[in-house]
Amino acid sequence: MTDPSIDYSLLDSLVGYRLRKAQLAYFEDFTATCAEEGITPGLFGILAVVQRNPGLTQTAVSQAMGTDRSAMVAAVDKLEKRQLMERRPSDNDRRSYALFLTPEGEQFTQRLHERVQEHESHFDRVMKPGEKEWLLDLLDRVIRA
Amino acid sequence: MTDPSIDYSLLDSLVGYRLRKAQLAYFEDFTATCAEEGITPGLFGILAVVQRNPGLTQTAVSQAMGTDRSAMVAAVDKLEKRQLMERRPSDNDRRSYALFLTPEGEQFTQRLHERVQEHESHFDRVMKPGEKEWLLDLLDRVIRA
DNA sequence: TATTGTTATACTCTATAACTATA
DNA sequence: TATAGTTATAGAGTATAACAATA
Repeated sequence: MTDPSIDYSLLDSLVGYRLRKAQLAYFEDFTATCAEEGITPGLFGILAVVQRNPGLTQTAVSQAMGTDRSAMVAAVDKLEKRQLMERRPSDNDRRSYALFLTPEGEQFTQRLHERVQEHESHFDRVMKPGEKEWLLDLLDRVIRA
Repeated sequence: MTDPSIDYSLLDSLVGYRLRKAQLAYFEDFTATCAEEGITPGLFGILAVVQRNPGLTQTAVSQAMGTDRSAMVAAVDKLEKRQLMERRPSDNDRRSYALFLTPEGEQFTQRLHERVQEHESHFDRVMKPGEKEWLLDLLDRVIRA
């Protein structure tokens, strides 16, 4: 992945940059697995949030994903076209839609989630027992810092 | 940063996604610090590689950064225009340039590096003694996996 | 023939601003 | 007035293909 004859020491001294490299290594696998199912990591993120939080509005999901609500339109269009998600008119507010997974979307999301986890287990080999839980906990503290 | 009333558990069960969130948290700081100096993380990466590996060709740097060589043209143009880097004709191959930092570029890179490290130390507060070294080592193993 | 730097081009992701229909 | 979804648009970032000069 990286040229061993090149000195990266200045970048590697920054936690942020090494974190980025590790994330890219993970996402290479993740993106490939998603691509085999004809989807992107971004769309999977939306599926995953709606799966656990059915009925959210588009704006609520965009806030959860950290993107602008304008970006949700094309994303939900794609997921609807693939019949994985559907917009239902909101009961109490005729401006907004409530988002739900279709039965097919539920199945799709669950299967892809399992496949991604299988691919991720490749990285378990470089971790000692207990290290993964430690990593997840530390990353969580970093995120909330 | 994230809505506490929303269930992210499906995404959080994936190391790759939590790694991405943590990386974004780090990079928010990193990008802001770079922006104050009128630069981007991408351009800083190029400066950092050339600083430690003076004389590399554009193609070699693009490979080190994991981008296409065509993307280097505009990047080096910007750095040359700011007089932080210079293209020198290669001795043995008249097709290529050798890249070097100017004295100003050396100073700039060193100062920005120090500033980024200072900002990163904000995250040290969430780590117990020794945890940072362990994290850097684990990330390194992940990158090489 | 292959490679370096370059240009033109396109595609994705994301953000902003303005519009409409509701609230 | 403010907000939800939408549209148009623009800016990064990155990739591909083709070209001239050189190897």
